[in-house]
Amino acid sequence: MELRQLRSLTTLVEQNFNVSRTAEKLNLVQPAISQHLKQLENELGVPLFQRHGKRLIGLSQSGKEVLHYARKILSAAASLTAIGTEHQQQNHGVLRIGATHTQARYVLPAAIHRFRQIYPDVEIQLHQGTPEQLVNMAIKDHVDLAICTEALDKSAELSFKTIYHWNRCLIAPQQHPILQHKQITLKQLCEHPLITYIFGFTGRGNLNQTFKQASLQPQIALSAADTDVIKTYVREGLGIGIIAGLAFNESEDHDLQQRDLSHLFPWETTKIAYLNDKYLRTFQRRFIELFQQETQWISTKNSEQK
Amino acid sequence: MELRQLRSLTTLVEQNFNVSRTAEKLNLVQPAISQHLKQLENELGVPLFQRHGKRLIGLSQSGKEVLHYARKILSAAASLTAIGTEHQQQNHGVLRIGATHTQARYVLPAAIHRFRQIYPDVEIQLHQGTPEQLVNMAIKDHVDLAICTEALDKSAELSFKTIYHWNRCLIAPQQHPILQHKQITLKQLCEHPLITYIFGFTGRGNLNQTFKQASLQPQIALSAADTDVIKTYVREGLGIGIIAGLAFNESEDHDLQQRDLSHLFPWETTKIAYLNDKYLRTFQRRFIELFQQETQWISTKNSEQK
DNA sequence: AGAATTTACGCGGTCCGTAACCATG
DNA sequence: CATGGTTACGGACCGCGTAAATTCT
Repeated sequence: MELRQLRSLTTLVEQNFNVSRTAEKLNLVQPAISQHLKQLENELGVPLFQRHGKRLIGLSQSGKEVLHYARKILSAAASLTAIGTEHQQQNHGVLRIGATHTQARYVLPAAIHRFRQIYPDVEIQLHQGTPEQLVNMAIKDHVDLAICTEALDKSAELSFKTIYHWNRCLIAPQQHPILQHKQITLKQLCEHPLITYIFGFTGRGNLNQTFKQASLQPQIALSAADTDVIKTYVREGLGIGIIAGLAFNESEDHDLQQRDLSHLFPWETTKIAYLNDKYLRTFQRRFIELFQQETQWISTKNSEQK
Repeated sequence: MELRQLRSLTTLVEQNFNVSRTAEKLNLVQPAISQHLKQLENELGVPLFQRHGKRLIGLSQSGKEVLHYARKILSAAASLTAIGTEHQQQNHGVLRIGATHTQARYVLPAAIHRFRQIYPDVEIQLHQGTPEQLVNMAIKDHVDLAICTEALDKSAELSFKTIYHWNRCLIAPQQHPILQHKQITLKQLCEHPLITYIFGFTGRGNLNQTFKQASLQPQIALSAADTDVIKTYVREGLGIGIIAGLAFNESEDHDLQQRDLSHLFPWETTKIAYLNDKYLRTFQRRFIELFQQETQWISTKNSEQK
């Protein structure tokens, strides 16, 4: 059994069982990959693939099991090389962060700013995507750290660290009638067209849940993937917005009014995820610490009633 | 990076940094191993060893980290080949069990008997040792499953399944004065010389703890690693014995009397341990199930007051 | 002096690339 | 017929074994 055979297997799966593209990706030629796969199958003595003639179209049952361990092996191998570069170039390398728009725009800047001061030679890559995509990026090791609230606990292949807790606030144009109330209720929210996150994003699941449990039917006028889009439509008068409290920015959003909603909805926990047993370089661990420090204000903001 | 390099590293450590013996163990010649290690060091760019001239005497700090991941890789690689043999020889193979004497003598027989009926072609190896040795066997993958009560939770590299709960009983020769009492107390136990397990074995830790908390000083006349030795000396009149309740056998031990002591000491939990993420073949998983079934009587025996 | 490790060198195996040959849709 | 995969073959590389040189106890 050779590492390159396993590498061929895993990239083959990532390339949807297209052997030619797998070869390209690995800087090899087609026959080499075919040979790897054949050797692996022979040595293990198990058919790994579902075939249609010569074409590979999927994994067999044992193929899936094999893939699981192959991923483990390659991930650990990557950790080994990481230990190497860690020693050769202490404060030098790449930090690949996966985050949603809201994280990248409202939460990460402070931590990244401090991080850059400490590690000016680390290249920071900010990969954006839906929470589901982020989980996949982390599992496939396309990012080192994935930050988000939803969907992260689904995978047993990831480890987590808790970063901060947050809740929602309401935003509305100046002098909107709903702003007359000090303490807003769920029922009042249902009297106006709402603008909030689409499902799968930023706590939308628990938001739906809360209305459902109260047997209330909110009018969702529009749902969007990120806070800036929501704000835009709130400004245009399409409705009132429900966004993450941390995404309201006093100085930028002086044309909007906000009201805390943490008495209505459950608190959400934002975590940082990375592949199980992944070797984290010093600056990666350091980033997690910084991120926790720089987001403490979120957990404490408006959270007296927590 | 090549698997054989990692294999050389891990066996080198197991062979106390003796390169020649490592070579023998791997059916290679010395220079081959030296080359593996040098290549690994060069590729990672990290010194892996502490050296005294040409001799290797230990791992460097990063060497330890590297070893950790190397073990992971090789363990996963072993799982891969196990998937292979599982498919080629379904009910055929080796089941390596690590157990203490007491387990092997009093608990395992029933499960092993049933197992043999179902899988006559599986070779069963019973490796005995102290709990600490068993943990090491499991971690180094010298046994597939390790059974014992103590020391198992120490290692984060092992996974556990709970099998049964047990407590102690007193054994004494016929007509020993202590047998007059129906419900024996700690204080009464201290009035006689005791014979029980040595430290590290079969719940000896919690036994000591219990006397200490009661500020009592038992007279331990003799302590032994296994139950049969204890019984022997009890028969000779050296003192009264405290053994695991499951190790009293009505038919064999008719010359001894027993009294339940589960009201005095904490219940112990016996678990089965295996290397994290180890691929368990069908018959291995099946053995765990059988073992749980065949030991249910222990958890319920005398446990009405539990 | 003997045990253990490194260096030097050559053979054999094998990995991959080229090229020609099949299969699928 | 075009895209994708297998078979066939040769060159380059490299891993391992033998043997001599070196270093540690």
